[in-house]
Amino acid sequence: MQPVGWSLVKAETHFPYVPGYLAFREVPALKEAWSRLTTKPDVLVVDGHGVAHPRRLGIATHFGVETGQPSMGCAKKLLTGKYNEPGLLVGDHSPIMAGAEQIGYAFRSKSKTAPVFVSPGHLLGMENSLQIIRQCIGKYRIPEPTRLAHELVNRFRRGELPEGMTYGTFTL
DNA sequence: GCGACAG
DNA sequence: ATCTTGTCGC
Repeated sequence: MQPVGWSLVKAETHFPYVPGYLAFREVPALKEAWSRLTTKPDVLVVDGHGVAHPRRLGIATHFGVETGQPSMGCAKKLLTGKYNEPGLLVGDHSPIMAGAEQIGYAFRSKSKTAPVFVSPGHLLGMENSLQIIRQCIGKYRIPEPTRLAHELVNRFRRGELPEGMTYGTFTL
């Protein structure tokens, strides 16, 4: 739970936002930022779905396949599939089903708060995605990796970051 | 034909 | 996602 590096990029979009095709809009910029990231993480948690996608190819899976990077998805809303409401306590979870196939988990990242939806992306499985997101729980609904990344990119967009601070590494 | 629909 | 006004529980 300790940040070790970051990479921020400003890029033009060349594809509209269409549910089910998010990767075609955001992966280009994501890869650009990824290329400038000196210290790659063991697992990338993407803001979106992994295999919990109509064709099992959400942005986390798409990016993972194109880069060979282990990844998983953690989305704020369901895209496809059905699930029963998990328990109300942090850590409670229930499977997201597409017919008889499990494609992810509805996970309670904060007690009495709407769950987040996690699923494997690339090079890791269903249980792995659950174990990993469990270790990313902080004080808020959004798991720390995604929450901290959003906080940083928002400061970047508002021009609140010092010049030459678009990427770097923290020393631990 | 109708509803659902990541960011 | 963005914008905007008000409300709710801890």
